[in-house]
Amino acid sequence: MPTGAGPTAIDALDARLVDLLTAEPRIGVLELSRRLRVARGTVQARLDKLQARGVIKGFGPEIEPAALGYRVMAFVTLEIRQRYGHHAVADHLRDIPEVLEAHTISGAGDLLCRIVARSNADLQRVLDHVVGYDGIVRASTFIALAERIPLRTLPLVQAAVGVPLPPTEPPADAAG
Amino acid sequence: MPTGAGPTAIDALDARLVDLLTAEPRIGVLELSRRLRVARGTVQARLDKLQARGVIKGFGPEIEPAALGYRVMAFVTLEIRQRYGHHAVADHLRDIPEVLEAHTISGAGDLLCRIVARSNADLQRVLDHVVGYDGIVRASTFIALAERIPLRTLPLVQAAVGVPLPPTEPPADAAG
DNA sequence: TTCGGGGCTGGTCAGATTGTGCAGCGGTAC
DNA sequence: GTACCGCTGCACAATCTGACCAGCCCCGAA
Repeated sequence: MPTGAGPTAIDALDARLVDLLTAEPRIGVLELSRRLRVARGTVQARLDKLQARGVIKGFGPEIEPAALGYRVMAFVTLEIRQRYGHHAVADHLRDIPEVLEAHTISGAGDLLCRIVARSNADLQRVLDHVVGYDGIVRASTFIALAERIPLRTLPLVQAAVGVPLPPTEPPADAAG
Repeated sequence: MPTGAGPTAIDALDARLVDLLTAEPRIGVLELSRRLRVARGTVQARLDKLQARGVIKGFGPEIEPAALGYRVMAFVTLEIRQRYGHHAVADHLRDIPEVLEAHTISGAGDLLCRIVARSNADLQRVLDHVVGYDGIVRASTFIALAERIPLRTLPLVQAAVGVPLPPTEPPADAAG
């Protein structure tokens, strides 16, 4: 990188790389370099760095719960008994396969999680399972009726081009 | 598949395949077949079908917003003016790169979306942008303080092994 | 019981890709 | 001016891929 002033998150080439890779995930490094009009080594190096920096977490297969029969999705806010702590509750949630993710949040409710179920009836079963833990006081469920914007990050990637990284808590390396 | 009774979502081999692929995304079909102890053609066929059925949506690179400098994540519920309709609001949200996803939901609030920002101060900017649309009456923000369970689907995949697909709305094929 | 279909195996083939190493070039920092 | 870093273009051997094949086994149907 140029200087220690402040490494930018990503540059235009990185963005194009991610962009292309998102559009056609199965395309290889060689093809990538051809389309991007850069040397193959460059693509490989960029990719390695992107992964090393954690910008690209991985290339795991994206599973569609609906295709597995889990056609109902819902968001649930959980109010927990402070005594128990978020950690214990999270452990409980982790044991439920239908809980896809969970976050501690500010404001009303203490935990927000995303769950799926096979049907509305099945949702009840899942919810029973979720709240069937002493540390949880109350649960509010919001059923997802329609997916207006599917999970995406591409626009963000493009917006981040050239923008310097905030020096909040990068690994001890940008020091001297 | 056995009969027309009800195709199961996935079987054990499919699950192992997804499992292994998630653990090591860069591994090829050949290596996959070696580890799974099945013929290469089998792996290729399974993979093709999994993708054809939509179980595997793709292999796109997973981007970590935090690594791009977007260290703050929040969930926002939006109450919208019915006149405008969810569609129009969704269009508005789609134009904001920091909006990672959005769903129409039941219950209080009409839309739930996930947004990211560079900092708390930046979050304000993003929120201003989000609510800066006539169709939105009110927004309630929940900042994600900690990620207790990162987005996952593997447990779900394993739970779905052998379970028959509900005949809700599959393509006209299970008829006879 | 026999037939038909589907899935899996194990093998082959040519073609393409990958990982790796190299030297040269140009821009920037010191 | 010198050193460092990133990109280019090229080469090589090794590997993997997509495609195809015949054979075997199991299950459901007739």
